[in-house]
Amino acid sequence: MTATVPQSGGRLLTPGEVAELFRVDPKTVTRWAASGRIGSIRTPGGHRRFRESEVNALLAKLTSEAVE
Amino acid sequence: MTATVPQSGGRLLTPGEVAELFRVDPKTVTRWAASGRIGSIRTPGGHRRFRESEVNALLAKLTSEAVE
DNA sequence: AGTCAGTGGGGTAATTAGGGAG
DNA sequence: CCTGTCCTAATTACCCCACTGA
Repeated sequence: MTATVPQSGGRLLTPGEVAELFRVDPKTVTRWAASGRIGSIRTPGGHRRFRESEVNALLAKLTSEAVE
Repeated sequence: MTATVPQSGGRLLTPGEVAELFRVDPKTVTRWAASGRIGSIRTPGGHRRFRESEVNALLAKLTSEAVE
């Protein structure tokens, strides 16, 4: 239930994690972030982190299941 | 809890891989997805990814029909 | 202190999407 | 009705090296 957890509840995923979810290359996930297709958070060092909830929602939205 | 977990563990296949599995042209696989004959997941860029389990099931179904 | 996997950035090749015609 | 091939444009994958994160 959307406990309105600002960020403490939103787990952060690495580019590699997101890449495996979409079956793409980690670099591709980076391009999505650079293109603004997916929100990203940068670490002080410059590495990107993605919200599991956002990735999950995006994955669900782009998923079309065939009715069997 | 936590909404729906799309599919954790379901590997995704590229159009080319599915095409080789069925021994058809990748374009044909695309048509199957467009016709709703097979479920598909789209990347933010528009490329399709197919579930290995679904492809496998469809492949098995066709195989059983071939016995007749 | 150091190692090691992963990531970022740039550039190039391969794959894919879409429509059209056979 | 379904499939394989043509085209162009867009997206994705793999190469390099330097840096971050644990």
